[in-house]
Amino acid sequence: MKELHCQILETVALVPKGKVATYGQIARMSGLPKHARLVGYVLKHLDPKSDLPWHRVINSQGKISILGEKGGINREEQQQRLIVEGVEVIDWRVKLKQYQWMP
DNA sequence: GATCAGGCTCTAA
DNA sequence: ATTAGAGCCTGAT
Repeated sequence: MKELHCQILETVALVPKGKVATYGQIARMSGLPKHARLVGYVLKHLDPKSDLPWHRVINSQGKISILGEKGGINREEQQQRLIVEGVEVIDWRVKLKQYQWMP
């Protein structure tokens, strides 16, 4: 596993249940300020059997950015999981003001 | 190496 | 609120 990936995954794993974080935020907290896109890449290719809360990671507008789905990951899944955890998801959007994780 | 594409972010219109 | 363009970096061909 590459270092960058690990750092990102570790940070993602820290997001508490019932809260969400943005890609940029994750990147910054991982010590990788300019790698918001890499975060997306890593999550996209993440092994499904890993129990990381990838669904708690969304873009800066509070939206779920997934368009198509390939290999066991899709927006419905993400939305569903968030709702189950008590996060309101309306029209693929979340109220960041209320649910964003602020450590 | 060079090139291309990507779950992004910021600013401006 | 939405869209468009530019910036930034890594992973895959």
